[in-house]
Formats: sequence, C-alpha cells, structure tokens
Amino acid sequence: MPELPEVETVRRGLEPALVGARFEEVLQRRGDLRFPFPERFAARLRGRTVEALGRRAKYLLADLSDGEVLVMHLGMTGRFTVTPPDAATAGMVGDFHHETGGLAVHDHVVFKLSNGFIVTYNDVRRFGFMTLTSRAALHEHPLFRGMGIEPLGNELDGALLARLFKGKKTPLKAALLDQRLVAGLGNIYVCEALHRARLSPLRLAGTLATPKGRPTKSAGLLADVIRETLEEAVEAGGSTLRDYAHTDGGLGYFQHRFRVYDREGEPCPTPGCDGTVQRVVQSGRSTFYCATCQR
DNA sequence: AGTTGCACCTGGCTGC
DNA sequence: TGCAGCCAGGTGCAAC
Repeated sequence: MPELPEVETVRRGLEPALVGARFEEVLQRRGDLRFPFPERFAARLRGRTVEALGRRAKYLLADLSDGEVLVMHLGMTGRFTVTPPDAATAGMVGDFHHETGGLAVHDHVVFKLSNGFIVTYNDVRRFGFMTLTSRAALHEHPLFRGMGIEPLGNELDGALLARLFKGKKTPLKAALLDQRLVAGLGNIYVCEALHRARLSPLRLAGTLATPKGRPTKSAGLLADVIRETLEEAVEAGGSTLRDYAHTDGGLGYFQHRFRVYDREGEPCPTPGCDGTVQRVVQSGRSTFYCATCQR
C-alpha cells in the first residue's frame, strides 16, 4: 500500500475537496472491497458533511457531521482521484445517470460533493476497504484497539523502541512491520530506515535494548532515521510505485530517492561502503539491504 | 510466543 | 504472439 507518507499525501490532496463539503451523491458500484461495505453505506453518507479529514497510521478518517467517522484504508492499490468542479461540470467523470459515466473498471466508489468536487476511489486489487463507526468508539474499534504508536508523533524515541523491542527474538524487519508496535511503516520504509541506521533487517529486535530495557545507541539512531525517512517522503509527496498515484493523478518523487528498495545488485549508497544491495526474503516478503554496512 | 505460509485480488513484467 | 510463472506498497488467520 501506500505506506504512511503516501496516505498522508492522499489526505492532504483530499482535504480541499472533502472538508466542509456535504455528500450529495454516493455511488457504490459493488458490495465489497476487502470486506463488505456497511449496511446502506451510500445512503448513510448522503447528506452528511465532512468536518475534518485525519489520518491514523495508514488509515484515513473523515469526521462526519453526525458523530460517525468514515474509515478508509487503501490496501495495496487503492487510490483517489479528485475532479475539480469545472472538470466535473464538463462531465468527465461521475455522470451518475449513465451506467459507467466515464468510470474505469476498478472505480468502486464515487463521492459527489456539494462543492462540485467529485472524488473517485479506484482499487485494482481490492485490498482496501471503507467502513463507518462512531467517533466516540473509534479507539475501541477492532481496527484501532491495540494499534502501535504513530511514528511521526512525539512518542517515538530510542527509549520507547527499546521498551517495545525488549526481549523480542523476532527480526528487526518483522518488528518494524508489526503495526501493534509502530503503526504506519510498510515494506519500503522499513528497508530504507534500516539502511540509514546501518542495522541489519535480520538482527533480532531485542538487541536494541539492554537487559534492563534501556535503549542502545542503535535504538536512538533508528528512532531518528524512521522519523527522518518518513518526513522526507511526506515532503516529497509520497513515493510512487507501479500502481499508486497522487490524488491529483501526478506522481511522487521519493521513489527516486530509495537507497536500497528495489535496487538489488546496485552498489550500496552508503559513503565509503563497497557492498552491494541484496534481496532476501523475510516472512515471504522482499527485504533489500547491504550486508556489508548493515550489522 | 514466534514464525511461516497462505489467502484475499488483478495486472505487469520476464523469459521461454 | 502466447503463455506460464513470478512479483507487487497490506493485513489477518491458520498451522507448526
């Protein structure tokens, strides 16, 4: 999926179209994505206003005027397209009176807003989903209860990582992907952060803490580079791979800054390191790293 | 408790 | 040109 930086970029792209706007029409073109849509999904949204658009980890959260929250996850291939009012009037998309009204096969949900914007959700693999829940019960919702810390928040530092990882015999790669510990990192940014910290993805997570649970220097460094990597990616507008596009259809640039991800066989970019980026498989997923400088 | 493997989907790319 | 096989940013569950 879109990992945290991409979701944050989408959030920013959707804000002008959604916040303050009322759902005039909602077109739901199939009964499910990854999960079934809630009962009467489209009908329940209609007439409600979006008061704010937030993000938690890789989830988008639209606060609605009636106290509910529209929760959206992009899965691997979910993307939003924003059509501004002038283009919408020109009938480019969202002609609700025609069967496909300019819609593509994988355009699953279309929001027609009171401000004239049209927001289309497209998801080729349908690993994404949308649901509705009450704002008051949000953090008790199964999706969010037990979710780990927000890596761009203030809590993330070496001491916290050490506490989370203490005694863990799982590899660092897996620990960082575990959304119950730190929420928002995915395969790309875990690889990137570990390379920046010169830490091997194979190393056991528990080695970042002393036996008493105190942070090692590596723990502090890792916390710093996680934040740095994510912030740079957000700043670059999120990265883009094969099937992710910005809300405006443009492409992100952070992909050109990947140091190891998808760079198998290339020289390690660490200054002074003569290693080569290699690909290994950890829990069924590609890990890219340099065995020479990442220890 | 910790893995791993698989499942959910579609499509793009590679190599024969 | 066709086709099989592999790969993909996520997550959850069953099984060892």
